[in-house]
Amino acid sequence: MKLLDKTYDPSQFEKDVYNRSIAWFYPTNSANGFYTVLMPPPNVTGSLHMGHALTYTIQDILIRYNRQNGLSALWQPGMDHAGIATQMVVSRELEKEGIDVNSLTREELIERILEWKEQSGGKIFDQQKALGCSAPWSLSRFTMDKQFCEAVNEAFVALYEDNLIFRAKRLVNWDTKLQTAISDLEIQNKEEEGILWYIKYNIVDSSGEFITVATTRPETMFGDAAVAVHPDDDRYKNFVGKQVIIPYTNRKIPVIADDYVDRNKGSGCLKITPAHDFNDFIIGQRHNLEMITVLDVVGHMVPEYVPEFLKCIYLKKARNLLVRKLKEDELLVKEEKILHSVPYGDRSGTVIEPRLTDQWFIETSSLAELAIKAVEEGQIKFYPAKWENTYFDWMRNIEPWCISRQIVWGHRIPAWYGPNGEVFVEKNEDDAALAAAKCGFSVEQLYRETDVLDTWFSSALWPFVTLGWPEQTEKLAKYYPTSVLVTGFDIIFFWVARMIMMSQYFMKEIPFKNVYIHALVRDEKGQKMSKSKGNVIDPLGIMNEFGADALRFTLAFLSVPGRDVKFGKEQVKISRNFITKIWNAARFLQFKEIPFGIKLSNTKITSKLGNWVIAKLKKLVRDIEQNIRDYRFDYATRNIQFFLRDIFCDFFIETIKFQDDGEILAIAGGVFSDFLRITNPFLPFVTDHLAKVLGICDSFVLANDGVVGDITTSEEDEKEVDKFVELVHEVRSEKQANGESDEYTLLCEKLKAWPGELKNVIGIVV
RNA sequence: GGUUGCAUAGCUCAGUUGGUAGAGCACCGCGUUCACAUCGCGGUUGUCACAGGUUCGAGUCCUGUUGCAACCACCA
Repeated sequence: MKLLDKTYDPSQFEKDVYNRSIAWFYPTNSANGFYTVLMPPPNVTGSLHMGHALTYTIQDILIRYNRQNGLSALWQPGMDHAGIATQMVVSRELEKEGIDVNSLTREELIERILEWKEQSGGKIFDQQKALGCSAPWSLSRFTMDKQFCEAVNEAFVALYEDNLIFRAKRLVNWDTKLQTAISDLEIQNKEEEGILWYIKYNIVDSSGEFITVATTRPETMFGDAAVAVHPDDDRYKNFVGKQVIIPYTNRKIPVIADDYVDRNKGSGCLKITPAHDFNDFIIGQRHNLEMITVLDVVGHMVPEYVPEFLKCIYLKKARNLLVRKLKEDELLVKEEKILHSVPYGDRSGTVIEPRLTDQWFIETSSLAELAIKAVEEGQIKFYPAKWENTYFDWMRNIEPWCISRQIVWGHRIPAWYGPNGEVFVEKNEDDAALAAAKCGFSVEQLYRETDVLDTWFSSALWPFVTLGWPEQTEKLAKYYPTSVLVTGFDIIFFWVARMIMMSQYFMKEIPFKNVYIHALVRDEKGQKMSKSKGNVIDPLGIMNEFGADALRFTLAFLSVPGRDVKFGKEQVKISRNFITKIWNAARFLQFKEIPFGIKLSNTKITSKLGNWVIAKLKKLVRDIEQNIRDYRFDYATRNIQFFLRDIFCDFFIETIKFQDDGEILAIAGGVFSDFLRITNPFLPFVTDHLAKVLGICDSFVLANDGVVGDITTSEEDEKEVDKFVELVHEVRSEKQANGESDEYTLLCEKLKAWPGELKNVIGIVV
């Protein structure tokens, strides 16, 4: 037998252990049931960060545990094309190379992205493997692979034909840097200091009177369609029905009354800019006002509505110029510093401008209704349950989902337009041509929609498309619905909610039974990790320094539900030390030439110590089972530590030094073998390595059969040894406090007189 | 403005149905006897944020207050 190295050095064996077991990560055919986890697909551009490490560790524990217990376990891996994020990254790379992205055609840019994906995409797979993720890698799916694209089209057309997808001119969040619409969720509001400008609008009559409007975005005034006042506001009542003139233009707009206006805000007069403000849009519709767009796609002032000196100028610059001019002309009544929140695009970091554009939307209200019901009725359960509130809150106030993006990297919307704007939504070009022909158009007259779908549209289909949908595959029948979705709270809306809606629609069944929401990983001070703060801890560095098992154990240990994970190196060190403890226990047993892996199930256990340690092991098994079922990985790791340290090492192994008959040695070997097996989902590398070196088995990946089995232990013996252990502590304590006092001698006598074999281990006291 | 959390030892946190406050780190003392100094043995450490209430009994349940955090909404 090969002897274990004196020191625990994970770098010596982790790779080998992984490669040895990689073939067993596939779902088995013969099974007592199915267990499925969808691996949230990382971005193609992604590399492993601590948040990934946490979520994958948890999922891997679940998968390994259930696979080990005889279920056919599928951990569905894959990658997400991550439309905007990826296109941004690649554009930046191209710019570094001196290539002007805007000079590339759509096809050229897509080709560049694909090239880029080939060289650097999938890097994260290797990192996941280093962490020990036991996924069947060859079953990986990509949201842009051929079959996935077909499924996306299929889904799109079905929703369209059911009138759940519609195209409309609506106000959307416009990102002037990326030049695309984005959804509400992709916006981050930031509290900022700004200026509220009070501007004079002269009344159109000879009175010389004026009305004052207040705005933080004065440049939008050229898109104003009215000024609104409260119907009961005595200050302005007389102006209702009159007209005002927008400065520097000859455009006249009416003063209207609308009770949306808050008399105490600003000047009490509200400029209405329907094409550049969400509330104004609604008021505009109510009063049938003109919708005037004054900003183009990049945020330049549109020439036809603005005065000469602002034409085609970027909005921020235009704002400054305009304010200066207003000041000069004494049209500015006052400037007021205010604190207000400003919407930023979460990807681009630029200020989001509401703009009126043609976009595609999903009408979500009916879908949401079913999705709410599924959680209300308990078909889907959130862990911790408090997230259900968050889910309900969003779902009950859901708005149509803008799914079109004006970028090139993504699923191109399967819609074709006829010469007069006729719309043909079909799965493919041939069908579109056919449909067009019926209306009397030729193929040449059609042009295809250039917009692509929001990345989250395809992500929403992930639970069933990865399993083969729209084909009714065997895989789908077996592994859908999935068992649990493990993810962070930050994507409950983006992903979880939408998967539920889409799955119910297309599969007529929920996508997963449980949703386990884990914490966010922060640094040890509780700060969010971010590149700009420079407090990012790289999981790869941690794994190199302490081993993957130590990282996994730490993350599981720290994942207390409802509390953020404060991650520090110190904790990893503690985990590493604990694993070293396991290692040294193994070394000791090896040194004692203990037999491992002997079936104890049929043996009669006669010793009290044997009964005791086996009872404790069985408790460990039960505790781990319960805690995994409850997603209490923090408890489970504590159970493991307690057993190994307090039970196995501190007491049981010590007794072997004084009492080493064949039975107790066999029990030691058996218990330790089972301990390794049970902890394999948490510590796959070191446990499998020890299994191999100690000659227990090649790997615990598929080992569902314990050595100890169902031995019934004597509860009496267990309690008696517990008492004995307690006495040992008392004796040691007394000696420490008062030396070899009378009390100490008395306690020692008590130990020596203990009935049965326990008295033999008296040496343990000192 | 709305919602949801959190507040326990110097630090990081457990404390599952109410029943003598726990762990790890840190700290102090002892220790290299057949694994382990990446260690062992022993020890010290608390107005359980504050104020009320329910109860025989509250860290735990209820109400309020304060502080912190996150999310959503609004933003003239």
